[in-house]
Amino acid sequence: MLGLNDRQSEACSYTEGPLLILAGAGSGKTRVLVHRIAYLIDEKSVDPYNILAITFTNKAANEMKERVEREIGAQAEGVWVSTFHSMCVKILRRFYSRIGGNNNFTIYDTDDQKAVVKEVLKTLGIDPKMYPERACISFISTAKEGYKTPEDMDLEAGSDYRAIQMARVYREYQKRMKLNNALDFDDLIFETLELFQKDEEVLELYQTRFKYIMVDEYQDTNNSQFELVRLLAAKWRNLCVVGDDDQSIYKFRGANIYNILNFEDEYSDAKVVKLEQNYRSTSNILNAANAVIANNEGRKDKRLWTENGEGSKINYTVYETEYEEAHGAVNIILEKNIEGRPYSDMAILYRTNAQSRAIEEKLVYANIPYKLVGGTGFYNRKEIRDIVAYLKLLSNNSDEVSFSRIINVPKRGIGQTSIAKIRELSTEAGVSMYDFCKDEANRGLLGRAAEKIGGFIELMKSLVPVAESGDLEQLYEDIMEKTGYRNELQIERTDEAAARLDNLEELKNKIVSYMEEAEEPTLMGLLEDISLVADTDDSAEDTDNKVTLMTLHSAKGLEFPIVFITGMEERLFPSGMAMDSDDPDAVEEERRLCYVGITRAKEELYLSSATTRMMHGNRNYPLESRFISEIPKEYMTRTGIKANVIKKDPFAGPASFGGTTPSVSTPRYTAPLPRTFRKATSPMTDVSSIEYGVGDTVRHIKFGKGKVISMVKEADDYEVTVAFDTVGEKRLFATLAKLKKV
DNA sequence: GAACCCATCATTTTT
DNA sequence: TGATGGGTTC
Repeated sequence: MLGLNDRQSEACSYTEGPLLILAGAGSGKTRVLVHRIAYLIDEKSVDPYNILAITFTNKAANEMKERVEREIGAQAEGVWVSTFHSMCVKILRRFYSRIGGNNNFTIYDTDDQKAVVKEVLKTLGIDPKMYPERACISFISTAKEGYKTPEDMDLEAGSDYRAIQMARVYREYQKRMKLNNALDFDDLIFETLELFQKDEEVLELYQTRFKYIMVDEYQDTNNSQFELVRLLAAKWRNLCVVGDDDQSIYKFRGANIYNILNFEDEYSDAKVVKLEQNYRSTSNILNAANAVIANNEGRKDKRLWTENGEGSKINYTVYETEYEEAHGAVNIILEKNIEGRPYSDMAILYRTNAQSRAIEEKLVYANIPYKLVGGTGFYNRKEIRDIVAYLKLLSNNSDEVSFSRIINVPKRGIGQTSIAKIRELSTEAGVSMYDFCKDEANRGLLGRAAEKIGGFIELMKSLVPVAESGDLEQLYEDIMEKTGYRNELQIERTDEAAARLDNLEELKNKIVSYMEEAEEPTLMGLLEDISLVADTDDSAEDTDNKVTLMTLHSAKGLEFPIVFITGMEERLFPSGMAMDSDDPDAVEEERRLCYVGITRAKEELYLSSATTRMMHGNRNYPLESRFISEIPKEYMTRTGIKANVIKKDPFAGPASFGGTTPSVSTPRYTAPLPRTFRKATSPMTDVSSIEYGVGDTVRHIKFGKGKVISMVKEADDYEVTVAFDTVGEKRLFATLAKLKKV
């Protein structure tokens, strides 16, 4: 086959029956997948409609789509190329109702999940200190990744009290999700699996359709995804999985490396093709990577080789501190840039996000533009989440997380108490919070807040026709205007408010471009895009002349001519957590991460460590990483402690490199903003109406009944000390505590 | 309702 | 060190 090596050709043309392609780093994996699809269509006359290609990320899916299209033109449209999650959404939107679901579900992300878990813990009376939300979410996620129901988890728990409690949380969580008509990311896979298990007709439909199935990054699949693929492929058994066990670095996310290691057991007639020729790196780099990964046990036997030249040796430098280390990298970057290397040829990788700080500081100081990958995404900004919550509530009235989020945003004088009451009463009535509030008679039960809630309902009602019209840009504008959200930010006149407005403008841009690009734009579709297609780095930014900073995890799948891996220290890399783990595979996974890091480099690789580093506010004196000692001397030069003084940037000022002005780059969405709005303080309420005195028994909304011990006059308030029956003595302020005489 | 204070806690992350 | 969340104080 044209332009392919023998192994690659073989992988493309072996189309019938199960096939495992073990694709080493830089071995042209995507190329093979793309050619394989083209081969099926052009040579084997397979209808594109019968081909399914599954990836993990949207980026990978888009790249594959584009390349297939370039190869075979318009026919490519028929091929279903999608991420696991988008594929499942598509299926569930069509058939979820057949197993009692609602096709109109909303997708919840981790933050939404957190809100749900919070409520769950409250209703179950479980102490979040003992069972932190994070832990609960991760428990639930692990269960679903293993295709286990709350009942399964309860059985599995045996007499383990903690596990029993967790299973309870899981059960209640699922109940709430159902009430909210929401599915989390894991549910998307889980429920599709349920659908296939329970509805043979639907399964049969997809099985029949997908005669040829390809799964990328197979080493990252979890058990549910494995099962999903197994079911889909069961009819024709033309399943081609591509992956590299040596690049399995997502165990913490449920990935099961045995899915790829045991593929041949599951499919005994599987053909295995190994792609071992590397087209990316110099042999020094490749040999070093091979040497490191060879220390792992239980991996598929393979060894990457290359026809590329030896290249320069890997450079390992020990610095005194993390700042020296950053200096060192920055100096090299400056030198390389002067030699003519664009900044975009260089990347600095690290194990933990916290390490970026020192590096960023030095880059800023040296006036080097950089791009920080990862961190808090666009859709996690408070203002974005607020507006999106309006959209979500309009799309799904049952979404109580969104309802609770925005009922008092911007401020409408509807407090926690009212919200809690709505939640309670609506649950009793068996309707959603929003539907409950829609009924004027119901609002009457809510006392003082009734009118304000009525206002909110009227507001939402006025948005419904706009939402139904399908003009999402108008809908966005109406939300911004009618809620007063824009106005609130505008009158604030702070930099922070301006940044928020900028971000909202960016959201509008996303909405507009969605309207333009989507085949059939709908509100639901937009929300899907927002949830499923995390803000991928804009292409404009990619091409900019900037140094890339990111974690080793984020670097998977990428390549750069010059790579820096910083923090080569025990307990940092490998991480302390991995080292302390009972699971011997934990350190092996770190080693795989190291392998991934090394193999990102095409021409030059710089490793570094510091003899002392601040971690969690403590000064540590870490040992050099074991991975350093695993690299044979012949491929690496070692430099001892070297004090680094940052060189003066000869181009500081208006001068420029290669046509572009080096400007200090900050991440697009700038520094973290406080989560709350600043606003004028509220006016004091009337004190004269206090109806109780010392010795009286009073009731507090939260603390219950208690006896007034003392009342001290303050400026324009009383400080009341109350001995409560349950929580003991509390000092409260009369205007705020709203104590009621009993 | 919101500013502030203190305790706590801390990989990796896409969907 | 630093971000974050809950509780306290007006």
